[in-house]
Amino acid sequence: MRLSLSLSTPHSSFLRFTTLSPTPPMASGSNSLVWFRKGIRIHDNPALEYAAKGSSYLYPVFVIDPRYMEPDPTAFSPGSARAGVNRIRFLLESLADLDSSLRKLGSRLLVAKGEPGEVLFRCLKEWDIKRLCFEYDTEPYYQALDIKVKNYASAAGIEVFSPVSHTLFNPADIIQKFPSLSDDMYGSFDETSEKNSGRPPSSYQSFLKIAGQPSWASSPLSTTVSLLPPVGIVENCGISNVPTLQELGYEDSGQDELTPFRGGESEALKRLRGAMDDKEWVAKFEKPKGDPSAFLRPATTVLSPYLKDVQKNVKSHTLPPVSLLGQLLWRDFFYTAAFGTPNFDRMNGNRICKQMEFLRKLFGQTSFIRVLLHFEKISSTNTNIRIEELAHVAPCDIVFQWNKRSQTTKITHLAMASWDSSQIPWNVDDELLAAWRDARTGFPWIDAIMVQLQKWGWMHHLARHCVACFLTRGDLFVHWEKGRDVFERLLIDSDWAINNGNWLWLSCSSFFYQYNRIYSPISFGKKYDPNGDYIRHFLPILKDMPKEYIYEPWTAPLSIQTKAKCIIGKDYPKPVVSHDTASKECKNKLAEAYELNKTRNGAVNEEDLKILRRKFEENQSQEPKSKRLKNKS
DNA sequence: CTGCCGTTGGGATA
DNA sequence: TATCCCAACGGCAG
Repeated sequence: MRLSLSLSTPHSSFLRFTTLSPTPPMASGSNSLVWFRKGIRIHDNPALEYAAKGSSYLYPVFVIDPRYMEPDPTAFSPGSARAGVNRIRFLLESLADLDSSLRKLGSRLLVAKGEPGEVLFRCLKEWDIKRLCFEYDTEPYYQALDIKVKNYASAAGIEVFSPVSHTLFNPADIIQKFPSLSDDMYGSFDETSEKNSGRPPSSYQSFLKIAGQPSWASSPLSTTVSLLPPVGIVENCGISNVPTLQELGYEDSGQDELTPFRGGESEALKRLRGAMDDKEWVAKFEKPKGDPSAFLRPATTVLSPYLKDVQKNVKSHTLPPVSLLGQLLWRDFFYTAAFGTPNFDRMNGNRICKQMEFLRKLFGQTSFIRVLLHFEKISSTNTNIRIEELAHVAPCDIVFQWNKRSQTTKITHLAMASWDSSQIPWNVDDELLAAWRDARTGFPWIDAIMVQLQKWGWMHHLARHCVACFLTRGDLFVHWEKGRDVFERLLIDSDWAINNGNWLWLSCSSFFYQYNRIYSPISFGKKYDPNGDYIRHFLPILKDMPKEYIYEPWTAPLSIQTKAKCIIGKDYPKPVVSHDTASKECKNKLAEAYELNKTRNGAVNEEDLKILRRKFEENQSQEPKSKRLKNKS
């Protein structure tokens, strides 16, 4: 049984589910359009099924949206402004596969190009469409777009069917069920919505409690369409076949190693069946135990119906959160959080995200600029000023610390006095970001993962954790939004809700807060792959480095470096930071930011401020000096 | 308010 | 490989 959305209410987030009537009324001779977006598949696709039912002509459409697909030569890697070429290739392969599946059913895929709303309006009109079907989408971009489309359709008297079929649950449903604690504390979720007291669960456990057993666990497998109505006459809408990369204006990148993953439903089903046949593997699956350096382990794309049977038939299986079923529920967890959180993909205006900006507004770049000068008091009137390290100059307030015993004054903090409030709070160092992005941090484990991302568009989950932690709270303290953008562009399995959710998680901005647990860019990979085979594969420049040094090649004696034909600082970069000192700095910064977030929305009074300052001064004066190793060869 | 727990930390020890 | 300690967060149940 499938669920359909009633479209009578304007508040899409809280639409009620209604059961689909088995034989929908349909005037004979009417045309339907099914609009493909995320779910590029023919199986388990209620929008397609409904569109096919009783229609004399069916138009299956995919719109190539310039927002995602327009070539952008100024981007840091080949592709459009938002999507790398791997992602675009993957999408085109998926479309080609869909087209081939549709053709087997007597139909074909119609590819149009342009702003999706405008394209659709034209098609609906030109082809005299009476019924429009597309999968419901919770992403803000589609939420806004779909409202426009639905409004147009209802004004034109077109029936719209937009089922929730991308997730196991309807996120709005979960949010409604979740008890609201105190609306005053958090503000209402959406002011335009009348009865909207619910907020998404903030922990996985509380999510599970609400979600319970997914309904599909007891429902039969979805039927597959065996024949589709023909495509009618296609005119005036710029329809083409599925284009190639070249036809879209992308040049042959000439990359030496392409992603081994092919796009398309057929490939996904093949991979799924292969995995599901191994019942032992499914039952014993434990997420954290995977080996992030085992790069030939396939990424499994999972469709729910197949999982169900295996889950039932094997007695001792693992449980959520680490089980395979648990992974699907995690997906829904992030979808729910993303749907129920305004500005989920930003720090500013995101109520579940730690606001590091208060740190900056009050203290400036405390950790990175501190101990610039030494003041030595010679007499009551004269002072010696010695510059020790001058990293940055900006208009600032100076915080002194007087040491009685040594009779010296030390500058411990520089608080930006004229700091722009729109300034982003995390590090805005583009050089550090570029080093991370372009795989030249000098940490082979990190760089190898980033090369795999560039080439394959996929890395192991824990490998993603390592590089995300390293970029943000672990070492470089670069804003998680910057890393999010890079992942979104390069990952072929990139997904708005899950990607943003995980960056919030890994940066300790939301969901997860144990900021002292930092992945070591040296020892974490070593634990799984002591020989460094993974590094040797993706960073061939290091292939002859002895395993004793391959995770820390800068510690290798010059003779070893020479023998390995890899001089550090010349053939491969020195580390951009010292992990030991940088990670301590990061912990301090997080501690400060958390402390400031505790006080009501950053409304700190002057007394609190003094206490906090003293606290951090004591804490930081014991810490080692900030170190940014220069990486000039 | 307290104590327990949290999909995946590091390091030492046995 | 398993267990303990480190240090010490927020969410949640009692």
